[in-house]
Amino acid sequence: MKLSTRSRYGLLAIIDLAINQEKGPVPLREIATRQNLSENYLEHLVGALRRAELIQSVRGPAGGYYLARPPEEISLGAIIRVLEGPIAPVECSHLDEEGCLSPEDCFIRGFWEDLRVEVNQVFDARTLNDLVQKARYFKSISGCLSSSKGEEE
Amino acid sequence: MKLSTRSRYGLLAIIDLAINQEKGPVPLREIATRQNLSENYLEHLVGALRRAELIQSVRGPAGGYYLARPPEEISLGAIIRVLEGPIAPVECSHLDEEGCLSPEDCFIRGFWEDLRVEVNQVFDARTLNDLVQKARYFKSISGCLSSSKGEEE
DNA sequence: ATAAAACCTATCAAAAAAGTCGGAATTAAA
DNA sequence: TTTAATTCCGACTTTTTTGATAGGTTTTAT
Repeated sequence: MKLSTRSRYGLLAIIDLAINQEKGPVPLREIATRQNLSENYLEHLVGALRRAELIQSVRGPAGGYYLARPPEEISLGAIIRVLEGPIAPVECSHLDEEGCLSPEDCFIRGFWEDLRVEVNQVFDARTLNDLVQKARYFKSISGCLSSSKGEEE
Repeated sequence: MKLSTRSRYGLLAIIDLAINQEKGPVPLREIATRQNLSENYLEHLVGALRRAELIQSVRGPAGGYYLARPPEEISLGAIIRVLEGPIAPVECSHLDEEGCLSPEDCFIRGFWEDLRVEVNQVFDARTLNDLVQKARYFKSISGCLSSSKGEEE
């Protein structure tokens, strides 16, 4: 029931993006350098965020990424679901009929479904903007989330 | 952000236990047979539940397992945390100072901590008794959760 | 004694996650 | 119109976690 590094890295990246996009699209290289993450690996995560239309890209020189919507319209839940897959306690609760022999007779299905909804609400109640606000409060968004020593400067 | 089969199997086992313990300690063999799970594998899960003092055991012939407390005093959260590890979005939110270079300067720490608390509340708001009540409503607790075809009857 | 059970630990296999790599497509600018 | 900066794609490898098995040891009612 933990989030993987995909979420940690991906979230770091999108926060970095939100903070640095004022001067135009932010190249992945810069994000990777600032956050001390593997650019190659970030590529996959950012690709997923783009396909989910949370961010957009500009190709070619001076290209990079930017948010597809203002940060207050991007929920934490939306980001995490992209990076981590559906937030679901057990698989069957987000499946349709298949994979469950008799949905109506499965006493546990509704139970999980309720749980899933509530957990998602917890995540959806927060937005990227909340994170950006907190991040601005500090000099650097390195630290707990990244593995860097955060001592640049 | 999914639960593993540890949770599914372990939960099945403890529900089975809650339902069948009236006639004395329930041997693992019976649970494994009823739920169509590997007895060897269940051993590990049940061992963890015992060490966490959610269930207790009687050794020797006619031995088996029984709940350490009434089912309404065993929260879903407690069970899941035993089987799955702490319900935590990122590792640092349940660690002490170590692993986090500067807790006070880590802008994201409090954020995750709040999230963790809320997610745990969702799980802790449900008890084993809720599950048992639902299960009694049906003939068998096989079905979605187990991989058996649930056609024994 | 015997046998039924919990209990323990090592090992293995399979799956998922994490990370790397080489190159193709795009495009601004020299 | 070449160059170089960038996104984009997909195959691959490595590492970690999960799921599962197996053999042996206690414990204890009968």
